[in-house]
Amino acid sequence: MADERTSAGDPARTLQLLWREPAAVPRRGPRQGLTVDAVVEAATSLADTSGLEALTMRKVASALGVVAMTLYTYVPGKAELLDLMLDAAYGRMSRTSTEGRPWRERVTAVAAENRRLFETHPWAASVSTVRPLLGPGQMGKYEHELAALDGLGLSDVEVDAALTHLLSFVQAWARSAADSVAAAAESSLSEAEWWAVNAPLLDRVLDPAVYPLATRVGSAAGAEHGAAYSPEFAYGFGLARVLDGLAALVERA
Amino acid sequence: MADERTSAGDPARTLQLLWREPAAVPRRGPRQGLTVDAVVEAATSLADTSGLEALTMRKVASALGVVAMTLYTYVPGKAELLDLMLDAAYGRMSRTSTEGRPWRERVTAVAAENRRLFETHPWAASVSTVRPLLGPGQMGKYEHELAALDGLGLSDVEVDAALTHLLSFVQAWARSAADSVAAAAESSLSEAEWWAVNAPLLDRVLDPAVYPLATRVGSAAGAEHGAAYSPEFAYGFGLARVLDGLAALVERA
DNA sequence: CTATACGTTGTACATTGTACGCTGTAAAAA
DNA sequence: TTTTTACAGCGTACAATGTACAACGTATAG
Repeated sequence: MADERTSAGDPARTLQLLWREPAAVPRRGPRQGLTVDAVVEAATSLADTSGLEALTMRKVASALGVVAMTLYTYVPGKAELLDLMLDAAYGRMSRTSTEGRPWRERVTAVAAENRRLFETHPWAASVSTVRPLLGPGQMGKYEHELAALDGLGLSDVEVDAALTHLLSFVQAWARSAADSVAAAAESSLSEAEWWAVNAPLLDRVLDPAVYPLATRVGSAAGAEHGAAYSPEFAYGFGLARVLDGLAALVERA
Repeated sequence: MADERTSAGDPARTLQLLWREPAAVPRRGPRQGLTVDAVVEAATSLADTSGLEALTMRKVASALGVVAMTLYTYVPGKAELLDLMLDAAYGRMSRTSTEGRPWRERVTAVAAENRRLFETHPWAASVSTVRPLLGPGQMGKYEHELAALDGLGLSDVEVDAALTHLLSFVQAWARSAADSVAAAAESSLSEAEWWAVNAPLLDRVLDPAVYPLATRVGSAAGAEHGAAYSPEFAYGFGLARVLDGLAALVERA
């Protein structure tokens, strides 16, 4: 799964689209038969059910009963469409207030909301977002999530870094989880079958004398999870580490 | 940047390739003019200099003075080539022994070695690796890295999870850093120019009354780093959090 | 009623991974 | 030595993708 890049074109245009700025109402010619929202929605539901790699302009268009090029009157290109999809998904996230609750609980809730986002929209995990979108969805999300870290005595810069760290953990987890599902789905071999097929070679090559720790720890972990990687376990373990890591910062403040 | 998936084909064949098993020496016909290593090396240096998205079979072949289809006598396909590139890169990583040093120092060294991998081979950050490669490079890396967490009183399962957590942090950081560089490079607008262009709209739309925390914290972070995201700062902050998170686990053990 | 701006569409192109079949070579079989 | 044959390398081909471009038709402004 390759990361999709977003937003190559005119950034001002993208911002207008994100905030649904009217953008100079056309005074002549035929009316548009669709809306940006309809395009974003169709693209999102296609990506939800078939994954990012199945998201093509032709398929989105076809779901809307038009032809690929028609979409280009609504969005400047595929990259911007991804931006809009992501910001819309952010906007739809649940934002349960945890005001007054202990900070660990608040942070856990933020993580859960983001986990839920990636479970609902697995494609969202592989869209990169270093240059923040600055759309209404993103801003609402950011505002809500900052509240969970407010009042802990951290500086603004620390709060931002802490949130980035937390979100980065959840996103990395989501990518791994999605990959794990994808790998299982496409290989047609079950985990057990795979090991059976490759046991002869591996026995010869994975010498416990050469790799004592690796063979011991690897098989212990494999036995525990029934697979090389268990998303559920990794989430619990990782979130606990993130919370403990933030605790050290909070207690120092 | 879309994640690249790896290894769709026959897994046994891939394993043989990873371990450079002779795979039944051909007894008739012309000798091969290249080697798997040469192909992997050419592909790696292409990806190093031009990025994963520029890595095409035609370009790799051309760098070797052959035609695209020739590569398919050496590797089953592009996915497997990526596997081989990654395992080879793992194999080349420096493995400084930190035996006897305090565990934080050992873990910091592992993180630094991985960071260095992603700086040398930015493409490596976007290759997904949930189903472990089980090649010689990967195994050597795993064995080495487990040693950093050995003897802390953690269970094998905890050690594996802790390492996964650490590596996941470094990889997520590397992806963000790579995206950050890519975004800056391709947008042609500097961070400052971008803000200048979009200030009018943003002033209207990012109302501090609606987003009090977001505007305050966002601009504080932006001012501190001179950008929305600072890879260097994020690495230091994140690694400190990871270490503190692991410390809680270690102290409990 | 005419002219113009603009939504929609068909066609087209460059780029990708890789399937398939041809050609020539070098070792095994005669 | 001659014949056979497996296999390396190559040329061609195809389906899929994002999107540029120009033709077409429509609805409003004059």
